[in-house]
Amino acid sequence: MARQRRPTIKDVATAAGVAVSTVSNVLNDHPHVTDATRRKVLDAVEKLGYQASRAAKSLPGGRTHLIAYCLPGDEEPNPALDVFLHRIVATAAASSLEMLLFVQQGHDSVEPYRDLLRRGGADGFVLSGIEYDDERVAFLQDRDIPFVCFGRVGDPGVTAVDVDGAAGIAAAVEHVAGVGRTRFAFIGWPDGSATGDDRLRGYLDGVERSRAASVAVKQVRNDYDRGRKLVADLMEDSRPDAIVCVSDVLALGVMDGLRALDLRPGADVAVTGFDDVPASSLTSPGLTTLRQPMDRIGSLLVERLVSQLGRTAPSPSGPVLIEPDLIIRQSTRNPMLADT
Amino acid sequence: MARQRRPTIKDVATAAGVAVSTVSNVLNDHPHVTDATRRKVLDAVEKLGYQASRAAKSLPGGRTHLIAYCLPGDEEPNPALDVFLHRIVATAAASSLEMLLFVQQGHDSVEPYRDLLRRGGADGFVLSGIEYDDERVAFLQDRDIPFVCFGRVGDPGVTAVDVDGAAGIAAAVEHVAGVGRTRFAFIGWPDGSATGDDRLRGYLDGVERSRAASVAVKQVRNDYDRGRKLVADLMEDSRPDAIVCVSDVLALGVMDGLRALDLRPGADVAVTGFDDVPASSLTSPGLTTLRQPMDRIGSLLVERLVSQLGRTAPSPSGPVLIEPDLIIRQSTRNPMLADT
DNA sequence: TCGACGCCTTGGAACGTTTCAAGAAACATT
DNA sequence: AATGTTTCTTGAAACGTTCCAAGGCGTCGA
Repeated sequence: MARQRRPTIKDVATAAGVAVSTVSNVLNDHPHVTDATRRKVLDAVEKLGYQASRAAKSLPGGRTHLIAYCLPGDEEPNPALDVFLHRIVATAAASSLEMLLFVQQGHDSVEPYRDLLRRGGADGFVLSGIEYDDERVAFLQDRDIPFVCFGRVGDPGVTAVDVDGAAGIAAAVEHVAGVGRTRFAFIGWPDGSATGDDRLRGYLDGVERSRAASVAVKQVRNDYDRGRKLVADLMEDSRPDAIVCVSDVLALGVMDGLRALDLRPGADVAVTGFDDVPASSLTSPGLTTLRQPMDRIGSLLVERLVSQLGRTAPSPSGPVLIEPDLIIRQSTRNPMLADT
Repeated sequence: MARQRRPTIKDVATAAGVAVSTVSNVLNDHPHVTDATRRKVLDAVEKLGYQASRAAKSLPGGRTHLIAYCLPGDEEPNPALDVFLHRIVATAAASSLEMLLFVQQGHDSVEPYRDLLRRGGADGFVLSGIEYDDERVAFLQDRDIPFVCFGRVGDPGVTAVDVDGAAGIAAAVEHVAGVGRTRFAFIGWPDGSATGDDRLRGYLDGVERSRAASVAVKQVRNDYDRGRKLVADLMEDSRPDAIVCVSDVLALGVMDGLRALDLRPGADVAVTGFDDVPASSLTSPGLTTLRQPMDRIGSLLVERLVSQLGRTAPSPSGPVLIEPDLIIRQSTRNPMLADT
């Protein structure tokens, strides 16, 4: 029952009748290895069920072959996390990197990183949920540790990928204007969040570009009920025929609020959201929204991190903006066309 | 700009004026260390910002101090993943374990595990999405590698935690019967999934216990549209006044289907789901459903895995069933009471 | 005063890899 | 045939810990 000792590279070498270094060469695809030798070694590996020890592997070079991601606190559910992580891990695997997950335990955003480094670290980090003057960025820069950000960072020397929320919202506004809406309202988050500010900018741009009118801008916490309750006042004060929301959660609340006033979302008032949470397609009318291509973002982030790890040059990075996909559903259908 | 060499235990020893082994003793809380020595060493650690190398640490003992979890393929979105992972990582951290994430790349469910082991392995695994005769279970048992399962496993020697779907659904049925419904229908998944079969069993139990009638059982793929389209026939053929669904996705589809027939979910026909996906609270009427306590499940799994790792006895494990929480919303309100 | 026994500290081997300089073998060129 | 060159293989050091046996130095008892 006792688990027997794992075979080491030495056992493989003995079994294959070659030197330890030769086995290492084969396993790491070094040049100058005969096919015959390679075969002998691989056969032995197969036969013994050899598994390299990660520890021994990283010891000489000081590289852990690990990248790390800190799970955001769970106050806000994040349904897109699975796709994001999946893509990150898959992309990392292509470069023989594995992914370590850690969490923020206390309130200090830097502490988990400090802690992980103390425990043995990782070769690089993927950061998300970046805010203005994010402390983690300075911390990692100080220590000269490679990292990439999902979110906007002021410093152009930092590798960052972000969703072009402004462009997305602007596109949504133009689409809604295109189906005949003219009186727009925006429901956003309070000032001070990088993402929220960006999306508000996009709304204003979009309204201007489509020569429509913005009759109201509200800023509230990201909460279904806030959205729902806000609608009554909004309709009474400003009578918009299109409500553009900074998030799906708010938009879904707004739709519910409209129904409570006996207004039909889509038919009477157009509504848009942002994120394409699952609920947006599991409701009727379906919510027109913007989907962040988390898969593309994930691979892009890791690819850039990997190129930073192959520490040759300081790697010319700079921020990349990715346009979200506009998902058109019935909440912005053309009211002039027949009902479905 | 070049990152400077990290201080090693040797540097600490020199700085503190003691031997390397003494530093190790202090850091690992060995007995027989003077307070004076301990202080000297800790001061040096502090001053140098010493961080132990994970690799060097695991080398002698052969333990990686890592547990691993394989992300399920992303064909089915999994909104609860964030809570689950968060809890797993946090619980593992309490035992100085870190968590490695990997993914299933191809169609073979065992291959990713084999691959991870080859790459350096982990001390233990957390498995989810267990099916009947899961290949991974046999694979890991063969190799005598510690693991725990989220899901039901036939072999009672395997440590497993699962949600008692049957009890959950039965509770939902009884609750619905309690508000005056008598003609039940069940919408489940096709036979052959451990989870689906379990929930169907619970439905039948619940109906029997509440002396209600089951007028129909349908089995379809887990798909919003399936649920929606199925309703017309179901209402025509069997006229249920309560529809119990195996999942929220189907239940949301059913609610939409009812509306299309000008029936009001909650008022005319009660509807229940399973999972408490975010959409269930972001719709109106809110969907009565069962929530899997992912946080409790996560910690339980890891605690048991940890106790297996402290390899003393074969650790008497056995399966644990956790009852899901019944979340009551307006989709099962009492039709006799006044509308809200 | 001497010896035995504790407690604390220490040197050094071991862990399983990578890496690099150097050796051996095969081949090409004269 | 001798020399140079290239291709393939090897031995051994190094990586940063832990762990164990042994050493030093007090203290206590006789």
